[in-house]
Formats: sequence, structure tokens, C-alpha cells
Amino acid sequence: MSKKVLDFSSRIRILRNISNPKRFGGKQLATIKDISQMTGFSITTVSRALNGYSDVSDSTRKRIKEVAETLNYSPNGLARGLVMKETKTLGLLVSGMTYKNIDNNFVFEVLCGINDSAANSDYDLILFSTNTAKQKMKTYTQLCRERKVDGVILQGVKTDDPYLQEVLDSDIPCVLIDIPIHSEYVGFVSTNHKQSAQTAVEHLISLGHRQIAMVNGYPEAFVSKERYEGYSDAMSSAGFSLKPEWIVNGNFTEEEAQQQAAELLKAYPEITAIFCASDMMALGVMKAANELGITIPDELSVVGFDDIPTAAYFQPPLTTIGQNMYQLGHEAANLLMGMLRSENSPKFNILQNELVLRSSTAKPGR
Amino acid sequence: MSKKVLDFSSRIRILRNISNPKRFGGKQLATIKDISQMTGFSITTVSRALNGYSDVSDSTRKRIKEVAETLNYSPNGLARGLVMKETKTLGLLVSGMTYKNIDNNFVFEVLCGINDSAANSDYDLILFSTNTAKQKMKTYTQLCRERKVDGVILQGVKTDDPYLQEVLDSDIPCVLIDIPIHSEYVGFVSTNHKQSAQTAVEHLISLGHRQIAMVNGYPEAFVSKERYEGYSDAMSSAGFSLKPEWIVNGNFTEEEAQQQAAELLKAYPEITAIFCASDMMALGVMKAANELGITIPDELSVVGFDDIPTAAYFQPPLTTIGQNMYQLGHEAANLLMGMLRSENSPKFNILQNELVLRSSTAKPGR
DNA sequence: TTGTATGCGTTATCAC
DNA sequence: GTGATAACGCATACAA
Repeated sequence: MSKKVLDFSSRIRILRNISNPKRFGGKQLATIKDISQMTGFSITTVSRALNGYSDVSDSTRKRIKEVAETLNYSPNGLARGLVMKETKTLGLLVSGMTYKNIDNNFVFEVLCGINDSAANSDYDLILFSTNTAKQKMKTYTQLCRERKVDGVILQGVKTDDPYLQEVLDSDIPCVLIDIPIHSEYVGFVSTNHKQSAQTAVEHLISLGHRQIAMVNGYPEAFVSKERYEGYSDAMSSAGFSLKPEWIVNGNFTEEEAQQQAAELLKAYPEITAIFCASDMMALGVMKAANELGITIPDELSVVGFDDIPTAAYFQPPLTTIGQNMYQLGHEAANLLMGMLRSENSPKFNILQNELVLRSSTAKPGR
Repeated sequence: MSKKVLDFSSRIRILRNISNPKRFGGKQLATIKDISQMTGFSITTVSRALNGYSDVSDSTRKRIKEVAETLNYSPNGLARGLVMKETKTLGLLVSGMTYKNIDNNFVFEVLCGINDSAANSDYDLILFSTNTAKQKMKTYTQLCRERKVDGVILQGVKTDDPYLQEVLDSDIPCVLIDIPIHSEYVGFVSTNHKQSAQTAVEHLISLGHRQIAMVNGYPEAFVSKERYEGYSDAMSSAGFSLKPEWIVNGNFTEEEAQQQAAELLKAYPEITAIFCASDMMALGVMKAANELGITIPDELSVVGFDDIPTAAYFQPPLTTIGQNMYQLGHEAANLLMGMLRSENSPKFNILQNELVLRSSTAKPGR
């Protein structure tokens, strides 16, 4: 029995050398086993020496580290992850990383924030590259479990995404961006959308505007709901009645916003200001106004949301609500890593936006 | 002997249930072993059934798939990678994913292209989050080997980066963006920088300009060398002498370009046009001109490079060389995956840029 | 301080 | 068509 085993294993060993089977990086990489053989110490000792355990003599450690160096040893993260139950990777499930979103810095800024945060830790990021076709095969949860990420950040998923609930129900630590849910394994980051919207509208009101319309994103989005509430609160507080027909959805795209705004401005020429739920939609509104011969800000004031880099270059430069997306990503990653570190670390964080005054708003004229 | 083994293993098993040790996702995840036990088939059969091997009966496969479904089974990518020598992940070593680069869509577009390409395959992306501090500890090669990526895309690394050579020397399949090196394991993608620069300058010449300066990036960058050559070729071909003092480096930043341009324009008021190696630097140049009371394009023509989204909103809108960064990323990923698939797949790809005419260039006036 | 033995979850080889 | 079993590279409980 014992003999047979030896025979078999040695046969394998020979085969392995002869046939040079497929292996990582093409050629054979050094393992702790190799170091063990070269130094004469057991793989246990090698492992502990390399991992900085105290119960190994200085001379041994020195020798082992030397050999590791000369062999150009790198630990195998897969093997380590397999036994450690921890991979030091964060999953990123980010919508909007596709061709048509290229003009939208939003996602990139968040990404930079996450990346910078991870760079200061020992985590790497894994970007789940999925499209609608692939999504049908694997749920978000499956992606995370196969890759064994320690936690995941979700950005741009819709509140009614069927897979979202599955992630929330799972026990994968998770941080949501702009979806306010927190529980044992779930946290979130967001900004004060409602209050910011209110501030934006109050700014218009303080300028003397009374006839203020709104171009929102789409109703299912959490941020749209919040921004709408801010708008309506500001209007109500000022004693103005809400006109449902003055609130349209531009689906966060420039084109739809332009079209919606054109109809709005034609049907209700009394409108003197429009609050938009994104800068790109504000751009659409400005284009619509332009085509109708309405000058901004003299005849129409426009406020955006986001403060994308381009907003400062619009004609006229756009007054908008500035969101610090970089910080949002940064906080998201920090929050997640905190959750991974301890049970009772904070589960959410709400950042404050600020009104950026430029030249697209003025007193109502004409 | 045999008995002792059993004793020990069962002790472990008990311990494992009692102490509920740390495990992925908090709770126990189903493995093929569990499926094996529930169905009564061996783990070998389960593995083959799940992986679609033909030598398993239909009824068996059906049963196994059923149980896998109810157990909510997901394969463990770590274990699989360990034995398969393949992880289906591509590494991304991208510089410029940090706070100060937020305004630069360049990186994001490349990323989108890579991401979209990966989305149509079975690869995921791993973003190595490194900073200067961490870089001192681990080389790019070490990062790749630890994570066992199948290949890596390098973007924004400098030609003189000490770690670059190490990656090239390693046997990790690798695609470089804008560094023209190819060998057995190395490929690259780039655009026709030199010819595009030439085209840009020829455009200025055809407008009647003779006194054309250049604001370049920094000398070590491959793209800067190429763009300089395009500039000098165009000048030489037109019979104009090159004035070294008219060629300055703005280090690809708006600020430095602005400063350099200011000095240039003050020292040589005869200059009627400036070719810039990036749009952000062109913006700096335009600001410098503005401050000196030089109007664009009447008194000074400016051409940029990149065609970032904002360029169309500059005042005046910027004439520039349009690079399709999305496509660049897309091709990079495709190239790499092709190399992973077969030995003799193409190793490089050079995309064509195009001149985008806007309003920052005109006939020399004054 | 060091070594032995076992397991992490999967695939591959071989025998039946 | 199915099942033992070795192996991937590493970490760890325990014995020595």
C-alpha cells in the first residue's frame, strides 16, 4: 500500500518534469516546498519564517529569506486564500463602465476614490465585467462567491434590480452607493440629495423665481426620489403650489432632457427656472432653450446636479450642486474595509454637497 | 496507522462544527463534496457532471445538477485556479487612477474599453491598487504572480519605470498601451502619434502659419517623442527651420503648460500658432494667451491632442487630434486575450487618430 | 525552535 | 459510466 503510493507519486513527478505541463506564467515558480528542500527546513518552518512568526530563530529566518530571495519566491494567493478564507480583494459591481457612459465622469471619480483607498490598504480590487448577456447566467452573488471576494461595493445598480436583493440576503459584506440600506452585512454611502435639491431650489427662489420646473432622472432611482422631495419641500415652504405637469423625467440623459424641456418650455412659457437632477440633463435643457431662442440666464435660469468637470465650461457656466464623487468612493471603500475589520464599525456615511454658483442663474428678467 | 488518521480527522471535523471557524461569506458554502454526499455519487462524478463532461449518464447529471441548484452551489475559483493553472483574470496596472487625474477622462475611456471587451469574454479584471509606498514593497511582477493573473495590461507606466523591464523579462503575458515593445509574451497597442501630430501641424501650415511652437509633454514619454517627430517632420517638409527654444515641455499638466506658454508668448510675440501634446495643456495655453490679451484664434491658433469631452466646450472649442481611447482599451484587452488563446496571434495594433476641426484655429491674422 | 500531519475545494489520472 | 486517489501551494494544530 505504502509502496504503491510512492510509486504513483514518483511517476507523477517524472511526468511533470518531462511533459512540462501548463503552469502559471509559463515556467515553474518557486514554492515554499522548493525553499524547504533547498534549506533543509520543513515547509512549516519556511511558512512561519516568511510570515514573520516569532517562534523561528533568527539564523533560520535569515537563511530562509535569502533562499526565497534568490528563488524569486512569491506566495501563491490562491493557495493562501483557499486555506485562509480570505483573499484581500474587494469586488466592484459598477454599472456605467461602458461605451455610452464615457462622457460621465461620475463613475470614474468614484472608482478613483475606491482605488486610492484600496491603495492605502492591502486590498486589491476585482472589477466584475458583466453585461446583460452574462448577467443572465450568473447572479452578482455567484460572481462574488466564485471569486471569493471579501466584500463588494455596488454602484449604479437600480433599486429594483432583482439581483440586488439576493446580494443583500447573502452574507457577503457589501456597501451600496446611493441606496440607503444597512443591516448586519450591508452598509451604504450617499450624499444629502434631498437637502441639496432644496438648497438649489431655494437659491432660485431667493433670486425671485416663482415658476420653477424640474427635470428629474427616473422615478425608480433613490436619488431621484430624494431630489424630488427637496424640490417639492422648497416649493411648499415658499408657499408655491406644485404643478405635476412641470415635473418631467429625462432619464439622466442629455437627449431626453432636451426633448422634455423643449415641450415643457413651449407649453408653459411662464416658466422662469428649471432645476435639473443632473448636469448632463441641464445641458440638454440649455440646448432646448437655445433652440427656442430663450437666453440663459436672462430669460431662464438653470441649475444642475453633480458638478461634472465640463459644467464649468458650459455656455454659460452652470450653477449646480457639487457632489464629491471621489470622496464618495473613498468612503465606500473605507466603510467596507472597516466592516471587514470589525463587527461594530459604522455602517453608513452621508456626505454633504454644496451649491456651486456660476452664471446659469439670475433674477427672472423679461 | 489507518486508525489514527481516522481519529484525527474526525476530531478535526468535530472541532470544525463546534468552533464555526472563519469561512467565506460567514456561513458554510456548499462544495462538490456536499453534493457528492447528498447524491451518493463520488466527487469525481459530480465534478464531471457539473463541467459538462460527456462520460456521465443523463440521469446522473440531472440529479447532480438538481442538488447543486438546491444547495446554491458555486464553484470555488481559488481551488479551481490552483489546479487548473488559470484564473480567468486579467491584471490591470493603470497609473492615473488617483485624485489629481480625475479630470482626465483618458484613463477612464481606456478602462471602459477593456471592461467592455472583458464583459464579452469569461475574464474578470483585477485592478492592482498600488501607490508609491506599496510599490516599494512589491514589484508589478510580484503583484501579478501572487494574484495569478493570466495576463496583464499596463497603462501609463513610464518607459523608464524600473519595474517595467522586470515585467517584460518575466513570462507573464502582457499588453502595453503606448509603449511599442513586442516579443513572445509582450504585445502593445498605440495610435499613430507621429503622423497625427504631423497632420495637426500641416493643418496649421495650410492655414498660412509659419511661426509654430510646440508644447510637449515630457521627453521620456514615448508619445511625446513621436509627437515631436511629427511636428518636426511637418515643419521640415514645409521648409521651416526648427527653433529649439520654441519647443517646451508642459509635463501634460494645464498649469505648467500655461506657465511655459506665457513665457514663450512673451519672449516670441511672432508666434502665431501652438501645437500642444494634450488638450489639458492646450487649455493652459489658451489661458496664458487670454491673460496676455491675445485672442484665439484671431491672433493665435491652438491645436490640442486627445479630444477629451471638455475640449468641445472650451472657449473657443478646441481643434484637436481625436484619439479613440475606448477603442484603444478594447483592442488591448482583445489582443491580450488573443495571446492567451494562441501562440501566434497578433502582438500589436496601431489605431488611427483623426483631426477634429473646431474653432481654435484660423488663418494668421493681426 | 522545528517537524509531522491534515485539510482547504477542485481537477486529472487511472483502474474498474 | 463511475470511483479512489494524488496533486495544486499554503497554513496550522499538535507533537517533539
